[in-house]
Amino acid sequence: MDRFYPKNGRVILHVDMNSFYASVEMAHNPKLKGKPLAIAGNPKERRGIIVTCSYEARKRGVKTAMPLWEAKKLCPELIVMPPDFAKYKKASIAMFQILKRFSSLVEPVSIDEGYIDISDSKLYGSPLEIAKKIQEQILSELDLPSSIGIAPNKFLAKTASDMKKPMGITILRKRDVPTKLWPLKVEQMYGIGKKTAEKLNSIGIRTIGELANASEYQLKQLLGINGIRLKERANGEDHRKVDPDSVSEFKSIGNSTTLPADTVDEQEIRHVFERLAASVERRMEQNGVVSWNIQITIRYFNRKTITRSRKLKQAVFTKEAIFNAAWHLFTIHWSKVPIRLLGITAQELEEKKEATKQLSLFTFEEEAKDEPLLLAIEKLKDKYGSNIIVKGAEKQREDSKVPSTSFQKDFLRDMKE
DNA sequence: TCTGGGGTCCTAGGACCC
DNA sequence: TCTGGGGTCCTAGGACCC
Repeated sequence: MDRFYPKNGRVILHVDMNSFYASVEMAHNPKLKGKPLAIAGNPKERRGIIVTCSYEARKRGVKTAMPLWEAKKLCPELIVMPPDFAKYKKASIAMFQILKRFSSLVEPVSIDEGYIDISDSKLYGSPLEIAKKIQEQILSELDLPSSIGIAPNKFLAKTASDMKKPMGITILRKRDVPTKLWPLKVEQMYGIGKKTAEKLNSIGIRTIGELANASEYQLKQLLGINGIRLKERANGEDHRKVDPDSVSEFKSIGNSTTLPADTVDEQEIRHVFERLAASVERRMEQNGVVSWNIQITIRYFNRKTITRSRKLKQAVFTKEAIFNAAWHLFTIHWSKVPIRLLGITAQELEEKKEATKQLSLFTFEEEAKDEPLLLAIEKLKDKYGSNIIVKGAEKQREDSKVPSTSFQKDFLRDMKE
């Protein structure tokens, strides 16, 4: 019955955890089961929004991204908890461990969903049997519900997992596309949001079927290369591979925060940037990366949001250097308009090892070659904060109490080797 | 009493180089 | 006197997703 895939086709599962944060809290505290539970950004502040909520809360009309006050109005007995990301991360890792029992080709997409390519996992059973085992193991071992889509590619698997929640398993073959997908409105399709739906509607495309059969020329005019891709997806075509490494390499690391109240207080803003720089530093450190481009985000009192970024001559990784880059951008672009939110994002990330090597040669060759070593160290510290190279230099300094020009030359030579 | 925070990918214009 | 065309880098913004 479920052995229907073409001999050379792929079999891909998309596993999607159901109301993940709320379910993890329920697994940790079973008394919460069966109750309307919401995880909200910052329950103590008025600006909190619903991050996730249990199905009991959903029945009452509570939805993701709804402001907390509105959710409470709909459901006064709503239990609200702050997010505990460490707890969710742990559950997430355990969940992906279960997926890896069935194939090494596991690609995490976010904390609570991932793809598995089980094309070569026949010894574990048919695709449907594997999906059932995965769902059962996640439930019995972690007490967490999930939905699984089975399909010949990522797009269809993702679409399928969304069709039955919670605890659903859905098979979506390519030949099912005209009957199962085409009648749906374009905004139901993954990858089409409000704006794209409006654009498509404006040229008379309202269903996924109409998109699947639309003129490529017209779609390209309207949406660029994305139009072509959407048409392919609407026809059930998607050649992307399941890549186990794709998510491990971050492309950016950012932190942002909505302020308790709109502000023009420069001291307060400075402190916020210092805190953001410190948390970006910590997360970069955890991931072993440095950044060549710092971006700040400013959201004004009226929600208008701008970003300003700068490519750096030197990679940064200390909170001091991150702060300096952010603060510089801020001071040259801010014109005293009240601020609601601030953010710092480190972009153009690079693995730390290689970047520090380049940094060491650069700093000593370009900046310190004519300086007495102690002075050079102080200058470098001022400029970049403490970093590996300066620490290394301090070690050397201890050995020879009085740094001399000749010592410095030796040191430089050693550095190059 | 309005609308968080974490990301990815794409586009477009200007600068600059050849 | 008139004024190409391609390629890359940088910056800013937009759309989308969880």
